[in-house]
Amino acid sequence: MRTQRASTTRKAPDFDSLEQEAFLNVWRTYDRLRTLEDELFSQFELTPQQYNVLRLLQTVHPDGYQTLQLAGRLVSRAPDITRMIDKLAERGLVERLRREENRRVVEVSITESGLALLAQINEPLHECHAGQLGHMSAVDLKQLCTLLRKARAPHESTDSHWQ
Amino acid sequence: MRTQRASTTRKAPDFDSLEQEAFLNVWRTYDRLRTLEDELFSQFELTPQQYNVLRLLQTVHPDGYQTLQLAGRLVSRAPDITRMIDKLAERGLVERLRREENRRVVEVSITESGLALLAQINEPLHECHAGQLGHMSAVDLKQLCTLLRKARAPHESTDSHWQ
DNA sequence: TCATAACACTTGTCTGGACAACTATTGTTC
DNA sequence: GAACAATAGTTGTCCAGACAAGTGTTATGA
Repeated sequence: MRTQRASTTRKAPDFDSLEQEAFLNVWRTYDRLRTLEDELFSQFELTPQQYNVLRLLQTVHPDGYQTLQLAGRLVSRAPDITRMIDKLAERGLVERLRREENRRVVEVSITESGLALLAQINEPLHECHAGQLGHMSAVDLKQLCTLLRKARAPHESTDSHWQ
Repeated sequence: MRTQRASTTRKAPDFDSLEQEAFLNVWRTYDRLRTLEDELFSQFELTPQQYNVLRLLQTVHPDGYQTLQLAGRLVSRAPDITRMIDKLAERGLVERLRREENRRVVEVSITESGLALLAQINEPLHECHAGQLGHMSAVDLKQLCTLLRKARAPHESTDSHWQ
């Protein structure tokens, strides 16, 4: 069972290239930080994506977003945005509206109940964020953001809201 | 529909805190870079996790890993490691061995066929990594790795192979 | 004005990941 | 040395995400 390797204190798997190492670091970091958020959101029976929908809708309340506009603003692409909204709508957290002017589009907006849930999440989430990255200095965090933006820049479409 | 907001060229969603902004940047960057890898791996009918299993097994070939040891070394935690191995074993890419000394443990090792597949993937994957992050300088990449390691450090167990 | 295309979702179906409960094997303790 | 606990996987079940095909609505062009 390759005990000699297990006994050496290797710090990380072998990498084929610096690019691969960087990507695996992004992945691993995402996974670790995500785990912390998941614990929080699951208490409110929300997925991170659902929370993001509510957060986005809050910024435009009392207006709404068209369903696909909303999908375009999420962090991960969401092909099943319809069913995600379904679930939020079933719980009364969002509302759908089909206007007579254009019956193709569906406008989604957050309800008072949804706003109340966000308010309830706000404080513990803030603590969660502090727990995730509160040990980093503001300078480090800004630099991390800058580098990450630079890393994905070629892979963002020009009209992306992630720049 | 909040057209005034849609018309302003906002670069990113509002953030509640620097910590939140950093995490969303990690998430978004992961998502963008992952998309590129997914395209590649799907050509070989592998998930990134499956590829990682093969890569890990290659480093110890011709020895193997115990099933749960393997799970501990993956990037994302994998509660269904058994079924993941099932699929790789069905395709003849890995082998399982239950030794008489301890019939509880199952040793997993990569086959010649698995090694051949890795060899086949090697070159296009290298190109993929270059496409993902080749536009970044070595200095930037190293600093990114350093910051990411620092970011998740408190969330890695001391015996984690991710340090 | 009627056919066609474009738009904006919606639905069907499948696969992978999450969590919990279960089985088989080995170690420990009185 | 039988009972219990610990170890190492395995299986059952459910839910979210991925992809493709389908539906209803509006715009366009001969």
